[in-house]
Amino acid sequence: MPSKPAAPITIDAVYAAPGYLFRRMQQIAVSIFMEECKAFDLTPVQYAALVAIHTHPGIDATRLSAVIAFDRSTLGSVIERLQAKDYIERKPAPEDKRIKLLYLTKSGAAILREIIPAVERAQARMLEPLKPADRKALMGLLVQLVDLNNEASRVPLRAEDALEHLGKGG
Amino acid sequence: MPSKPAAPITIDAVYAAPGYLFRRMQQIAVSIFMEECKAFDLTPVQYAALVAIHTHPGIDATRLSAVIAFDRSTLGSVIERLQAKDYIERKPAPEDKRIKLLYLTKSGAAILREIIPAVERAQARMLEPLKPADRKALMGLLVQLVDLNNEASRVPLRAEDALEHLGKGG
DNA sequence: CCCAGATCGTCAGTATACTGTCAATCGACA
DNA sequence: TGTCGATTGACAGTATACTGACGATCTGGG
Repeated sequence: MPSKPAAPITIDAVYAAPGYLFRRMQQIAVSIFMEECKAFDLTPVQYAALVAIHTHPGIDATRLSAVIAFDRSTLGSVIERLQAKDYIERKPAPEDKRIKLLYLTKSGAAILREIIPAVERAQARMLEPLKPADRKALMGLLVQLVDLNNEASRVPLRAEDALEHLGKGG
Repeated sequence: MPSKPAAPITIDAVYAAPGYLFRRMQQIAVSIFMEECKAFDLTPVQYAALVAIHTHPGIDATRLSAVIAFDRSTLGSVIERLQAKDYIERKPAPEDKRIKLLYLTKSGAAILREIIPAVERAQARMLEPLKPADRKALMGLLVQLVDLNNEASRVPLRAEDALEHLGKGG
C-alpha cells in the first residue's frame, strides 16, 4: 500500500494535536479556577490535597500522592505550603518513624467548606460554552480516557490500594 | 425552590471534576510525548515553538507567544534552551532595536523533520484507548471548548493577528 | 523635536511537575 | 538476630507556568 505522504510541518497540525489541546485546556482550567477562587489563596493542587486529606484523615504523603495522582516530590512542597498557611498539620506516626500523618486543622476544614461554591462555579464555567449534552459527552469520554491511560502516567491513580493502611480499603 | 443540599466533601467529587480530568490528561499526554520522543531531547513546548518558528520564520518572541498561546515570560527560557541546543538563532531586527527575530538553524530544521514520526506516534497513543468514533468526538468537542474558552486563558491564541508584521496576515 | 504611553525582552518571585539520589527506617528472611 | 531490600521523606536539578515589575525603545500627538 502507498505510504502516506509526509505532511507539511505547519503550526496548524499542532493546533489539532490532542497533546496541544489538553495543554491549552488545562491552562484555561487553572486560569478559571484561580479567578473564581482568588479570595481563598488556594491553588487547584492545594485544593485537591485538602479534599483528599479531609476524606482520608491521617494519610501520609506517599499515599496521598497515589490518591490524587500527583507527583510525590512536588507534593512535598505543596504540603509545606498548606502547613505554612495552617490548613494542615503533620504528626509523626508512633509505629513508623519514617511516616508523617496528615490532618486538616480547623482552619483547613473551614476554608474547605467555604471554598466549595467557588470551586463548583469554576468547574461549571470550564464547560459552560458547550451545550449540556456535549458537556456530558466530553466528560464521559475524558473519564474513560484518563482511566484507560492510567498506567501511562508517571503517577497512576491508586485510589483503593493506597488506603489499606487506614483499614478502609482491604 | 429548594436549595440543593450541600454535597459531602469527598475525593470522588474531585475525580469527576473537569479541572482534575484536564490536569490528569495533560500529565498523561506529556508523559507519552516524552516517552516517544526521548531520543530527541525536545519537550512538547520546545517542539511547538520549533514548529511555529518553522511556519513563521523571523517571528519575534511576543508574537510567537500569541501564535502558540504560551506565556511570554516562560517562552524566554524556552527560547534560551533552544538556542543553547543550536536549534534556533536570534537576530536583532534592524528597524526595531527591542526585537530579536527567531529563525531555525539547519540543526533545528533537521531535528524537526526527524522527530515528526515520534510526535505522531505520541499523539496517536494518547487517544488509542478510545474507539475511533470516540476519538473523533472527543477531539471535536475539545477543539470547540478550547476555542470558545480562548479569552478565558491568560494567553489567548492570536494566530492571525500576530502575523501582521510579517506581511502575511492582513 | 519632545514627551506620554505603549511595546519588547528580561528578571524576580512563586507554584507545579518530573528525574534521580540520599539517609533514615522498616520488614522479612536467613 | 543480623543483614539486605524496600519504603519514606527530603533534596538537587531541570522545565513549564503565571504575576508583576523594570529599563530600553518605539510611536504618536502637540
